[in-house]
Amino acid sequence: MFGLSEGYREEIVGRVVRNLLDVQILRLVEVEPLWGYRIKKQFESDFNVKLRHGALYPTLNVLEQRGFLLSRRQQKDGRARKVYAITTSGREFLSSYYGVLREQIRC
Amino acid sequence: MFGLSEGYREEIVGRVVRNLLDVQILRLVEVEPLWGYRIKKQFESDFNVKLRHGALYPTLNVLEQRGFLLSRRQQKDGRARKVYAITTSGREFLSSYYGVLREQIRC
DNA sequence: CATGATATGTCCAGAAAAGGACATATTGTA
DNA sequence: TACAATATGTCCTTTTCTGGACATATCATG
Repeated sequence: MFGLSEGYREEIVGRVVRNLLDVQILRLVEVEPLWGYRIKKQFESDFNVKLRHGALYPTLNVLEQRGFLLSRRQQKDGRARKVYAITTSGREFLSSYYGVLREQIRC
Repeated sequence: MFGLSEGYREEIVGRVVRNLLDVQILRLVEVEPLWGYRIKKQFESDFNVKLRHGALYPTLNVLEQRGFLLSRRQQKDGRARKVYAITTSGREFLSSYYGVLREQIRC
């Protein structure tokens, strides 16, 4: 699946997604509006890293408080969801993140 | 110095270099063999982030224990330096890191 | 000869983060 | 009707990390 030099990949992915959890959440929500439970599931399938909901929900609140996400309550099949969408500030924050990454790999 | 979308740059740089301190050290030593004090100085000029030597030296030891760096004692003008050079494993680790970054920005 | 720069190292208290439990409610399935 | 999945939230203990101090030694400059 990965080349010879990719032996440390899992460790690095784990560290990046854990330390930059808020950024990774923004990256997912940037594609389409999502709610906590979907984010958790997608996180685990995308990165193969367990995401505690005890860490996720407080982080979502912080992202909304910072103005990077905006939530609206949604009723779907009797389920009360809190759907988050990215804001302009959120996109700017991601833009800064991608800028730093580009400097790191210089491409 | 930076565009409109770069307002969050400093925060992100700070978080990346602090959380991936070992990786950033490897990136510097990859270019040329360096000793602790030079790494500290270069760090501060490159990233504009203060690097405590109380954090640096233990990290260098861990990197050597993991086989990513190799040190040799050097005497230069009566100064006892511990010069670190990157190993093949160290380069492979960096390779994995750059791979993860490329996936993040998908380029 | 004192002060700042170079150079490397340890240690500890307080702060932050992680892991996991506690808590609740609905829906679908066996 | 019990159990798994969906869905969101809090709380507490343990572990990890951060900032800063303690410690030592040489060299250059005023």
